[in-house]
Amino acid sequence: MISLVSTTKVYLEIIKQLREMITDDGLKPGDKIPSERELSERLNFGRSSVREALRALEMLGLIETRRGEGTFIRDFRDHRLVQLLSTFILQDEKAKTDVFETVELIEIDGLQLALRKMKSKDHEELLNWIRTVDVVRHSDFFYRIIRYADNYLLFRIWVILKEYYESLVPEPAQYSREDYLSLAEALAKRDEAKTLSAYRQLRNLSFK
Amino acid sequence: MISLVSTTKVYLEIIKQLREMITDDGLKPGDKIPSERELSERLNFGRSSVREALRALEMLGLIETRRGEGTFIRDFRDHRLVQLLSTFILQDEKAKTDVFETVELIEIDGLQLALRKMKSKDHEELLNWIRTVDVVRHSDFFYRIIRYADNYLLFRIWVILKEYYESLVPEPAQYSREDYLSLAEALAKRDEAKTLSAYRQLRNLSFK
DNA sequence: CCGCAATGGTGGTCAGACCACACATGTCTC
DNA sequence: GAGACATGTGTGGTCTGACCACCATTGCGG
Repeated sequence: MISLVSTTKVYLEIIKQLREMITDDGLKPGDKIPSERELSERLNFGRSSVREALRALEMLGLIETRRGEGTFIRDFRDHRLVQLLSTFILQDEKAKTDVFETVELIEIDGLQLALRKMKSKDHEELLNWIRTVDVVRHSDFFYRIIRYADNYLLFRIWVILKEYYESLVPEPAQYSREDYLSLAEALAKRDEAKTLSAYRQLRNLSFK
Repeated sequence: MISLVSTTKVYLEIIKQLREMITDDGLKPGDKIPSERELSERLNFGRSSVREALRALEMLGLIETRRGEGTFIRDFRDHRLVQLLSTFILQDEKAKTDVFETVELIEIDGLQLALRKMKSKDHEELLNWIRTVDVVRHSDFFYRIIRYADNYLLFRIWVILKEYYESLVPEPAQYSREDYLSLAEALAKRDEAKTLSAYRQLRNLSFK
């Protein structure tokens, strides 16, 4: 007897077809996708299976459902993903040190990229921001840095790790305006050694 | 009239209670959680709602369901992280260059950590492996490096990026045994500059 | 023209049914 | 007695149909 049952779970199959449907129809963030009942009919799966697929996508922040209106594609560039995870991960002590360590590595990576990619206009902008802003928040600073680094993937990774990080420490990191200023100046000079040492001073890193 | 309907969606409420249940009972990765039917009864929600909650958690990689057996807590350190995000992002040409760039950064990060953390025993083992193995596959080599770096989170990120990387290039990266050997030797000498230059030569990187 | 009730479409939830699978148990055969 | 087989039970997997809650639109009456 021929197996009519695909080995993959139905809800994953639905997600797959839904994705094809989205690309085929050229749907973009904000657009509405077909209703649950219509998907159920078009794809030949039960509505409950369709809903399971939608819940999975919703949890990932890829879609948004509004009762009485419909289901919409979200701008997945700002999905959360980790908020949930962080509450789970807290227990493992080793995981924490991994998070700290990795955040610092990624930030250094961002600095390295920024070092190569920042234009003088960017440097002016950054310095100006540091000088005029009320208080230099660490996450705001690196938000800018990694933007300048012009690598969206690295940016995403950093944001995710940052969320972990902030869920692990009681209060957000806070260093002095002077530290950020010297960091930004080292960047403007395109001086790698100075940049790294400025970062280390900021973080009070002991290693090399 | 008193609103009996919680404003939050039921499946989120179920996730919340499930989480409490897990911490209260001290369940750990690998442990089995109550069956769908039991959860449905204990929490007073329909089974389909329970299933929607489980699908959401499964999509995040927090649980694993096995037909006929039950639902189990996963080692959340294996969670997807960037996985889904990138499958959507891949279409973008800019995203590809981001992947390449980021993989290289992460590999350098791994090297830096390994530089600080590897024991002499590790160095022996690595050198021996390079000398005796049939062919030095790039992913195998860095698999080891990032293991030595002893940062599970970084390791997970690397594995994910590597998968994308390999899905973007026709054939896996392949460099000469000598290149890996000089890289390993530089590591053994704990010489940072030599290590980085060896990596750059391997990758034929133009930048500093 | 405005305001409002009716209507239809949408997601949200539930109950029940049946299937597919894994495992433990019991039973039969040799 | 030991091994092979059958069976039962519990589990996740899926579908159906029903009903509720909410939203937007329509169209009617003022």
